[in-house]
Amino acid sequence: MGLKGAETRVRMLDATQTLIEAGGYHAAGLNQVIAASGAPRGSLYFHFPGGKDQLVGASVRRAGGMIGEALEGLADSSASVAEFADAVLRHLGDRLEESGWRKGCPVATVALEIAATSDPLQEVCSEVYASWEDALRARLAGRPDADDLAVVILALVEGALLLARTHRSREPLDRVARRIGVLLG
Amino acid sequence: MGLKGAETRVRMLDATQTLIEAGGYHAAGLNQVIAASGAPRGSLYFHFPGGKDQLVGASVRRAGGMIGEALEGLADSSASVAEFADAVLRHLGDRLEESGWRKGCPVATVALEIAATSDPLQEVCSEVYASWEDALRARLAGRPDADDLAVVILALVEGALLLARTHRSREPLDRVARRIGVLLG
DNA sequence: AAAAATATGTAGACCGATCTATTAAGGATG
DNA sequence: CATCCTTAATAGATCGGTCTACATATTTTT
Repeated sequence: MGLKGAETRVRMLDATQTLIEAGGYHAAGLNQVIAASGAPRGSLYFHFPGGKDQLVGASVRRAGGMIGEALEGLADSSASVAEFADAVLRHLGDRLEESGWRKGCPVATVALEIAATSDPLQEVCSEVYASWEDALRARLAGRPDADDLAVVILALVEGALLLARTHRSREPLDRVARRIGVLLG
Repeated sequence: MGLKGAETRVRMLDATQTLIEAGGYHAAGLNQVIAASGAPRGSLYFHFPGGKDQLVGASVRRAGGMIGEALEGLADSSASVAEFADAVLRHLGDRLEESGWRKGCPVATVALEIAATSDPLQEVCSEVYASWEDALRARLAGRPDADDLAVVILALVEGALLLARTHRSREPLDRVARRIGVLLG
């Protein structure tokens, strides 16, 4: 893959990512992806011969990886698990509010939309969540209830993000941040 | 409104509700609503002159009310808050699994899809969530942290539902049920 | 009580817009 | 030359929405 090809590919993934995060699978119309990335229609099918599902799948996977890396970064700069959880919630809250309540979880919307229809995409979403669970579990190593806690923390964060986005307020994130310490003992 | 009119109206709402829950706003195509409800196109715009948004709005509101009632019922037959939370999670897990991982939360998908685009629908979703928070808060009356806890519990349940639906497993719901007692003291 | 008038729904053809996907050809680059 | 990539026209399906004609109740009028 040449330089130019790689660049347009990335531009397409970026555009798709933004559109998906704001409104899910159906909001990421190929026309809009093309318009936002500046590339013509045919190029899309050159880079993603599998069509829209391949594009969305790659996009969700990439977004998942990015968030995962951010998670690791926050974890490394936190002294305790409670501090880490607090940093995550604050980070996600900033991101959400700064984007005008557009950028929540890049996986959730697609996951809920296609859970009943597209098996390949469902699997991608499942894998991304599993990778985040793994990252959390690693940070909880040593605790006897690490397996449960990792899932509970992820559920709490995802739920708070959903509520915050729906209410257009970071209040749910703040409330969760205030109470999550209880869970961690 | 005559009897027959009310019946088709309900059939349309039922069809919309099912489609929305399985795949959100865009999955509830008017053609499918028409096909599933057996009513012709014209009837839809007679009962919902506001078009799709009005139909979806009414559907989400109705679904929210139904879940709210189920919540009250479970609350009344539970001795403690912890027992109540457990019953809710088990009830939602049954519902989700029995439906072939189709019936999760009837609000979440729409909320995430249109949060950035449709103000009226966003408001409907926000109101439904607020009503559930109220119901939970009423059950927590007396506790000093009731306001926080209601939101935290709702976030936990919504997040667990999202993960369960994505993984096609009730494991996340079970894990949350196992740990939610810690939150409640 | 019969007939006329009005509301209440039903029915489906039709419209323009938009969607994903395909195609065939040409330009750039090694 | 050959491979990588771009370009744009186009196809065919589906989308939400509008329209007019028709049937069925419900009232009003006589």
